[in-house]
Amino acid sequence: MRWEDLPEQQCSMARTSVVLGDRWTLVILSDVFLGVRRFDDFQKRLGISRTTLANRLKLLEEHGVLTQRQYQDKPPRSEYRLTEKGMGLYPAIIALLDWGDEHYSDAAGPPILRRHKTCGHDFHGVMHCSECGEAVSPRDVEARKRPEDNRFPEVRRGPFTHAS
Amino acid sequence: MRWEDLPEQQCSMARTSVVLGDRWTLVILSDVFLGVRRFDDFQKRLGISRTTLANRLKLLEEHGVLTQRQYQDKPPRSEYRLTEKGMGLYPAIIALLDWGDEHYSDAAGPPILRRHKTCGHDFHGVMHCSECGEAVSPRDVEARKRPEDNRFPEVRRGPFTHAS
DNA sequence: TCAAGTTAGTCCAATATCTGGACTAAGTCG
DNA sequence: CGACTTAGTCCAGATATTGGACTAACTTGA
Repeated sequence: MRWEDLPEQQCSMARTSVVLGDRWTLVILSDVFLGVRRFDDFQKRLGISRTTLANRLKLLEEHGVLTQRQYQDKPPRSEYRLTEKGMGLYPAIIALLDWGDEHYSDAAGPPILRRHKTCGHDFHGVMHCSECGEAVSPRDVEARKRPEDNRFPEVRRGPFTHAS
Repeated sequence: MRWEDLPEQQCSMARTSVVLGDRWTLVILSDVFLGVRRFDDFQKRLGISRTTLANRLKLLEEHGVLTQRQYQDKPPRSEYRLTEKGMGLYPAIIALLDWGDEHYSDAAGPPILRRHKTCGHDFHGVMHCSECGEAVSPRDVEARKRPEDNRFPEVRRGPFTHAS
């Protein structure tokens, strides 16, 4: 299957991956959430090639995650900002950063700390259930296909368990 | 900068992206969390090329996200399971799936529903602060570099705001 | 006033990666 | 015995990514 055919799949991760599942997109986005907005700043911070950066930013704009807005007229210069849809990716970004912090920090700890201004503490994210408010563990979740939908091949085995 | 040099960056997203920032890895992982474990099942469900699938699974194994375990002797056949480190990615997977559900569902709603067995309801994830327990919004978070660490170029502008 | 920035890109040729399809290997099934 | 299953590998062609040079339209400093 071609990469471009993925969005036709009946699967939210396939559709999400078309936007984010790319070598640079997650790093770019995590910089956006740190306040980076300009082409050259992304390029200097990430060391990404200019061609690829331009392509990535265009893709994110086409998918409504970023918008370009002009910040000066002469010469026209614009910067990239998150849309509301883009802001919706914050939980995912936090979850990925936390995972990186946990598994790839050196002795001095995570390179960047995040403080929850509301309570004043450095924190990490905990995923809770929207319905009962409790923290969610993968073992407490049961996935099922939407009724009357049979487009996906069956999975042969039961719910996952992890390797012991 | 080469892709392989990314992990040397002083940034958790860079390190995380080396494992996950790939066209197929997120989709593979989301299948793993649905209980898919075998090479041919991944291949049939995703339509990914066998070469790329083998490479991705090897990468995930090398990074300690999956382990291979033999489930029969003759002929030797093994399956892929999540390690504890891999299980740690569940919040990120949930966040990404929820985002896909929200922005790319068709009229019939999300293709796959997730039920929280503890409370019995279909749910989506809400990211909470580990310290005060409240839900976290991007506007309530302040990022700062770890003290005595100055390896990253400065960001010129203040904390982000989104496009109005 | 003129050379040296600044900023957001584009263009290019070399390299790296991904693709589908055929193939291997070691069995089991009928 | 021939067909099937399962987990890969191998290949050559198509696609994507790379760094570096380049453009265009200004602003800044000497």
